[in-house]
Amino acid sequence: MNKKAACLLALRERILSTELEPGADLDELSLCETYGVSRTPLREVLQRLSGEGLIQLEENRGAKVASMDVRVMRTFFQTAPLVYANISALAAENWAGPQLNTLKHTQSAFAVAMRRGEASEAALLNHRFHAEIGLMADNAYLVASLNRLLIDHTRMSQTFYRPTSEADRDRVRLAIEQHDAMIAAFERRETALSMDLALQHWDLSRDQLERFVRPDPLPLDVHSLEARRHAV
Amino acid sequence: MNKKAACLLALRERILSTELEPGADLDELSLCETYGVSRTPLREVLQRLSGEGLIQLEENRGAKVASMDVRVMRTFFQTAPLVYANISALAAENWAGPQLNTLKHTQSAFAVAMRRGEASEAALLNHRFHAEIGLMADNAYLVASLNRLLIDHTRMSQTFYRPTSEADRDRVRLAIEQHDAMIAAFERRETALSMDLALQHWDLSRDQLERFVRPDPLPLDVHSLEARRHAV
DNA sequence: TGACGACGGCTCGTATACAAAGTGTACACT
DNA sequence: AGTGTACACTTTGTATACGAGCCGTCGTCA
Repeated sequence: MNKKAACLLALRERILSTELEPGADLDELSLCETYGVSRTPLREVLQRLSGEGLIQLEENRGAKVASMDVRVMRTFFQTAPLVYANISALAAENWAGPQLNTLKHTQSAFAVAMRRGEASEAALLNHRFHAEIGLMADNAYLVASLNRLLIDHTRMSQTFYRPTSEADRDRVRLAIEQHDAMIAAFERRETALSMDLALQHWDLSRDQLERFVRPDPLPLDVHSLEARRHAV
Repeated sequence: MNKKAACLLALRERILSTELEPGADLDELSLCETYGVSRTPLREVLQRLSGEGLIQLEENRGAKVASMDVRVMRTFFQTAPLVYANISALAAENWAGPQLNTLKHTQSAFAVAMRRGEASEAALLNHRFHAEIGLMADNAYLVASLNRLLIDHTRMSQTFYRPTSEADRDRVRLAIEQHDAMIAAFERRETALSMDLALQHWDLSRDQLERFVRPDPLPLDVHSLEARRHAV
């Protein structure tokens, strides 16, 4: 039992951190060996992952890590703000019990990981942060969308957590501040503000993701290269 | 293989038609017998159904049909218009190939079933109609929400397809007309209109569902009972 | 030389047998 | 008589063995 749960967790993380790249083939036997379970429970794990949208199962063809082609990216950018904004507003309205403290905990762990430069750890904690907001929203329907979005968001933003320039580092700092602002808004149950902060957070993230999808063109000549260096 | 798929389909339908009631316990062995598969593939089917939100699996406790308590109903009414409206608009924008014809086909099958008074068949075809609109929308993220909504929508609206009064029958006719209008709007790629029609369709459905959740109070005396008869 | 077909290896799918966990009942002890 | 414990039974979880379906390669025939 325990081994099966561990296997599920581990595979989820490996997929989200793109250690297992989108489209990669998964071999049942080698996974069995890795996690010390037999094929029956492993296959059940794969079914679960498939249900969560992390992998795709094909009849008699085994499992592949869910791909991220350009067509789904379009719908990603189209859909994310709608869902994030509404989830955030609902979270402010509906959070209960210890959820807010859990969120604060995740946030500080995230900030620590970021400061230490533990990139994939930071990405996973950011994922968890937003997944926890989903739980706070207490809306099983929208959460289904949110979780799908978060899968691709986390995978795309892997580079985000390896800032290379000072401007990148500023963006990361801003992201952390925005998380704090969201927590404060939730605490005061400020629905409208929570929605607005989610949209601001999305704007930042979108810029970053677009930079990833469509990186800056290579410098045309030495002059522009110099200019870029100073700009940074 | 075929038997497994048949089992999946059959269980889906039985849950959606509330033949298997929300909260009902599912026994692996009797299901195995019913569908002539052994436990291994059956358990994989259960995992799938769990992933789709149709059943809930508990560790060492077996499977239950997903419940429909009053708390999720609240979020249902809160969320449905947002998702339905956006899915409808996206469907108008993005449908491709033979999808519209498939939809027309489902719609006529639905109308036929309705006319013949085949209630649960009608409910399932209505489900399929809206699921197909989901596919047309071509947005994996929102479709995740849509499918969750449709599960509960279909289960709640079982009574809807057994109209008892003339007013009920009018509502059913209107629903069918709205479907036709939606098809026409999709065909012309009228995004805004499609969204509006979805909202109208939702309004009708919501009235019906509220009638189900909160039925008219029983008549207080013989007089008011008479009055009701004439009103119908 | 190219194309078609058969064979072999490999991976996936299913069944069955066994182990573990949970549940209910009966009996004994307080 | 009530409570607690132990045992048996039911149900779930796991491993393994076997059968089925792909895929690639090698050989043969045109």
